[in-house]
Amino acid sequence: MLQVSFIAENKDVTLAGLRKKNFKEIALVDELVEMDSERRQLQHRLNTIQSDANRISKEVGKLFSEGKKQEADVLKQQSADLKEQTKTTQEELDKMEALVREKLVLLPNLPHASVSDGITPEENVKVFESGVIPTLHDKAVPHWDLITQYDLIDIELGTKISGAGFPLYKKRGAKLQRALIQFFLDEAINAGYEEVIPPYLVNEETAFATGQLPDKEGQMYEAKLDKLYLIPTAEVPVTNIFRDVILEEKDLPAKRAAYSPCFRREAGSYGKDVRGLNRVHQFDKVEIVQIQHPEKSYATLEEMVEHVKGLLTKLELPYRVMKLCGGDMSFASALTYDLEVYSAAQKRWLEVSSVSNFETFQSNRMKLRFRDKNGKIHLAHTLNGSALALPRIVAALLENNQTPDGIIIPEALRSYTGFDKIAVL
RNA sequence: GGAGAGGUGCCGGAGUGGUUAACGGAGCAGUUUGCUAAACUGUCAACGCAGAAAUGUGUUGCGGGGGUUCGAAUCCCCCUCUCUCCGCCA
Repeated sequence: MLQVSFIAENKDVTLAGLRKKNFKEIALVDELVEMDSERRQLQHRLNTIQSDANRISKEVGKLFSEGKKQEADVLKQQSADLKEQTKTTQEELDKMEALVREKLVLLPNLPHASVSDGITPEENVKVFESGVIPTLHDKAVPHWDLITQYDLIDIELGTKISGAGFPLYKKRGAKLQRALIQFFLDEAINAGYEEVIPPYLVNEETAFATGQLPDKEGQMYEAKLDKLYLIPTAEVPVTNIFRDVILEEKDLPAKRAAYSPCFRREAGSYGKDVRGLNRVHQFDKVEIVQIQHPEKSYATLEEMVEHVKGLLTKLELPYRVMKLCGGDMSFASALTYDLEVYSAAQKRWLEVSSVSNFETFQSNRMKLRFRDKNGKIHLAHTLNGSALALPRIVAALLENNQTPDGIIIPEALRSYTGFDKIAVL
């Protein structure tokens, strides 16, 4: 959520930013500034009335204790009148505050100055590429064939139990999941992140704070009876650890890592995108989150991208880093890097991680602040990244490492899997 | 799910209708100091108003929301969470 005071003082910057984000309802900006000024006037009026009412009430008390009942009764009437005014002014103020907020939450975050114009994913900018794209043997097949051939994942069985997009992992396929999760967590902990296991269902307030509501309401599964949402990413509960918290500056950055399953409705997806593990409703992910000082958050963003790059290098996967253009970034993000691995049998790049700086967009919603050396309070910056999401990593590992007599497990993972190759049993 | 007891600031904790959320402790900042300790002073937040700023000042907040009253932490209603006991249960 943007801050009205910022919008009012930096209207041109705001408008330019919103355009870059491909946001259409530009008129909201002027409306908001206008409404907020009205809000402040109402607040001022209310304060004045309340101040008078308080003063009179105190006098009434004093007069009563002195036994001057008649004088007190006169003042009582005055106070009662003011009370009536308080009520109506308070109602107006509440209405205006709600209206400001209602409009304000519709505005997406402003992009960082370095973010390029553009609307579609094709306009994202490649900033780094690493690794060798493997040459596969003649009989090489995509991962959806490999998972059946080696009996690793049963798509049909998952469909029977839940529906499309809920894979059932089996035997070495299941072990591989656990190995990857363990590997990612160990790497995160070694990088100074504190591990947490958060709740997987969250309430409305939590979903709102990180920006899932109201923007992505249809993307989350809901437990309607209890008004809870299944988390689409651990980002949601983990960042909310710090909701309504004032950190000390010395406690920054706060670093947390969490494994969690993620649940996404993925309404509107179809075709080759959903084949096999490319897009599923339930998947596993290790997420890293940092709360950082505004002056250091972009250095931290780079550090987080480096961390994810390190994971991909250790897994020996060819990958590239894309800096998203304004129009392709999420609602809440100020700058996002996507990391994509090359899936050799499908011959396409698959997004496996998204690392973002949200600046104060989330922290303003959740009142996540820090106190500086002078005791002043400021909004902190929030960042998060996948490190990593499993399904597409598995897809790429299987496809890229397939040989005529089995699938080779990368060196870094072998101590976790306990096997160095997946061969037909 | 049923019954009872509770929810006050960073923590402990007083406060059952009348200006100030007493008191104690922690942390932080400042003063003092050769250094440390001690002592002293200050220190909750949100939103207004004035000011270039430092700062000053007003309002609100005692789990959340309503109500009674000139005046509510205090009285009434609803909700919620925690604890204890019972029931059910991995």
